[in-house]
Amino acid sequence: MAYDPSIIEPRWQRYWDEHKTFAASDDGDKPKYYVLDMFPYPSGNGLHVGHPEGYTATDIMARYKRMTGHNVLHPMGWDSFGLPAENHAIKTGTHPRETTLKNIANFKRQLQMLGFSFDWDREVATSEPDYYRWTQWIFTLLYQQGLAYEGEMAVNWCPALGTVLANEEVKDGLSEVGGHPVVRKPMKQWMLRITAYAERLLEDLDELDWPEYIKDLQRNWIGRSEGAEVDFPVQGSECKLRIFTTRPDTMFGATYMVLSPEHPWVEELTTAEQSEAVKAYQAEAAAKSDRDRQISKEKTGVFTGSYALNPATDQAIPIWIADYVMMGYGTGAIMAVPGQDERDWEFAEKFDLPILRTVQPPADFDGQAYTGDGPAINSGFLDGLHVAEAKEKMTAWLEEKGLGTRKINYKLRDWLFSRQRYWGEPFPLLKFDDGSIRVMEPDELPLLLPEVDKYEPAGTGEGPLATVTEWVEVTDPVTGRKARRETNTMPQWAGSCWYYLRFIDPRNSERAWDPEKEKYWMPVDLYLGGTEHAVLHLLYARFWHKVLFDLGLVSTKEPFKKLRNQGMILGENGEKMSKSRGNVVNPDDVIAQQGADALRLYLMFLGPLERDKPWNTKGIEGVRRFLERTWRLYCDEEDNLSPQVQDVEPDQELLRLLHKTIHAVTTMTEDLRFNTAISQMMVFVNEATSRQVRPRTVLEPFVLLLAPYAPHLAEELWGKLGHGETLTYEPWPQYDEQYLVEDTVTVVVQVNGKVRDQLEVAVDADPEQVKAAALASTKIRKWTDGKHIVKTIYVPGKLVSVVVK
RNA sequence: GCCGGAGUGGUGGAAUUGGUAGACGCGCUGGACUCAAAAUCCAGUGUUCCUUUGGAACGUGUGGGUUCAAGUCCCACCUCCGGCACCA
Repeated sequence: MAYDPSIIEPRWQRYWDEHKTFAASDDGDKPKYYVLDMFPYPSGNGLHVGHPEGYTATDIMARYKRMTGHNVLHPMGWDSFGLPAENHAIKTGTHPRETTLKNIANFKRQLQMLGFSFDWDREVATSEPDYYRWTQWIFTLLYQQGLAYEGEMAVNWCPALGTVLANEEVKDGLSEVGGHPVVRKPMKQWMLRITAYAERLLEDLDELDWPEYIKDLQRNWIGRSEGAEVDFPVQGSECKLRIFTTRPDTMFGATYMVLSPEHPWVEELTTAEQSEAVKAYQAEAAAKSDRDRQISKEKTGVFTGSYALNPATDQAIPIWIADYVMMGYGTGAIMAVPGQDERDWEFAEKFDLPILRTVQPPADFDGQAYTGDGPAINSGFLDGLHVAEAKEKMTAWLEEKGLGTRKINYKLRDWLFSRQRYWGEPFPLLKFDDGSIRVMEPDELPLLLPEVDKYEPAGTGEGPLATVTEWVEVTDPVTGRKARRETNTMPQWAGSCWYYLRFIDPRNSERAWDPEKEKYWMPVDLYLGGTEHAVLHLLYARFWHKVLFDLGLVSTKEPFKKLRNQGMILGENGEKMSKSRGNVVNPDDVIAQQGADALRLYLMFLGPLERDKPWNTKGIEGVRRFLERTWRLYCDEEDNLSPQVQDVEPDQELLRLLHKTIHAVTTMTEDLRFNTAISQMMVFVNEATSRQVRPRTVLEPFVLLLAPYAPHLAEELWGKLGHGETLTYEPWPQYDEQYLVEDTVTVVVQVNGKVRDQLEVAVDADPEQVKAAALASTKIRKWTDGKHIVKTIYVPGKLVSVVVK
């Protein structure tokens, strides 16, 4: 016999399960540690080997922290509302809940096979009424705060999916899911006022221990810019056209204005002669999909026939409409400054509009619009000032004259929060005939999803719920008035906005979570997941959390203190794993062949956690060999503790190696550098294996080091060493500094930067003596003889560098 | 175009304060064990060159620079990946 994971792994999994080894207690005097994975959508395909990468990393942390005396919360659940189950329902008529529960069972089975130390008593699924009842409750809070509103606006409509999408769900004018074209369509939809939190969402990023690039993505997405809003009087009218600009200093160069084709004043400003052209242009712009709009950057536009007065120059300037100005940003209108703006230059050239430079470009500048710094010219009282001062002076002037104000704008838009779907949270509200709305009280929740006959969208831009008349048209039991329910449902992101709070108190039927427990467990100490959620889930969740914070319902400003992203596991050919490429590796197969410990260890050994890494079947065999070698280090042929394991004093060298290994594994585990921690353990096992006698005092601590990484094997060996219980709560081994410093070190000797010799010296040797010894070496003499020694440098314990001429 | 990140042997990757580049694993080569194979163990393995024990030169995407010393710092550039993209 030998190491056989197929026997020991299920055995320990059963043990952990039966003993509830990983159940987290909500009290106690231990410091807490909350380590969380981004919970998965339970798809019908089951796990692929990419999933367990992140889960293994968090599991190592969870197990490590338990051994360092922490009370660890390590939960798992299901983001179980979502499109695939609904699409399956449309095709087969199977209720999405049925599909979802089946998939959850499969996911859970696979996760349990990997030996993850989740506290399964805290499992939640966002699609269960016990859970979404509270999602609905949070929505009512948002509504009461004025942060949820129904608005008629041009939304991202995806005809293929039959639903609207949030800005965050649209990439390059195509739906992120499925890659279908998206068009702008005016519709009445529920929106969440995330923009009210733009500044705080931006500001509070600074204090988070998150990867810098994720913070940058969010900063870009929020897109803060400082500038001014200025009113331009329209000639022959009382109207004042408000524009936003980040360059008030260039106002003397504003030679025309542009409105977005969707701007509400277009009709009013259009003269009779221009009416036809303007209408045609508006129709054309409306028909374009977002993708078309992005592909052709060729400037188009039409003159409205009206003029505005430039407040700086008092000159009349023409008002145009063009689709390079977006209705959704700023005021949907701009002052065009072709001299200092590339887009405006391009437009001005094409339509033969005047161009005036108001910033002096450098002498060697041969471009068109000049966007850099320089002294103001042609700008009246600003002349000679550089951009920053000119901006300041102009803004002050505008404010003084009552023509404009300082203004900060954000690219971030309000969050489109409704979907024309069945499989999502129903909105907990009633709409009365007079247009008023009543959100439901907590004791009326959950508002259950009704059963439907068909899961297809109604086709009219309404969701499937619209067809369930008896559910939609009700009499409000509270007021007795006739009312209609909202037929849209919430997007998938709703449930994941607060699940980390429910894990704290998952079975509470009185409230969403207990405030005391929340104070104890929050914030999440380590949050791990894929980069794909950088601006969606992570921004939405931060938003909800801040609202809950303002309501005094949570105790921290931010939910996730430390965030890390795992990379992708690529196929063996280096391409993204997918069915169509035929390079998918199924964890079930890998576990059957190599065991869960080998899979876990291999996923971690492959390379740095955050990088993309290709799968290699030979590679996992190497890790498996390491586990077998470890087994043989402890066990004899009969699988008993090897007689070579003895109660003897270890030699100094082995003791040093042990402490070096404890040190390395400890610091590398803390830093999530699991690949190098594993290679240090390999070094240890290789060296220890070469010993005929294996001191128990060295082998025991090593099992504990291995435990977070290969928990089944470690538990088994721990038992063989004579311990009766799980090692889950054994104290983590401590290293002793005295074994980390060597008595003697190898010092290299360089001559002009090239290594020429090596020297064994005492660690605390006198620098002058080391230098002298280096210079005396025959190998060194060969390079220095006949040369002038300019200087000799000694870096203690590292090297001697001799400089000769 | 703008903002990030990366580029190291045949290969995945080490080297986290500038100090022996290539730890550990895979692959490959040779050997031991075996009737044989598998498994396991041992040795070797950056490239080129020299007559060997042993040396030498070159070598971390490219070209410069700083330094006694550069994968690491500075300047310019190339390639790949991710994000944003007419955001005024």
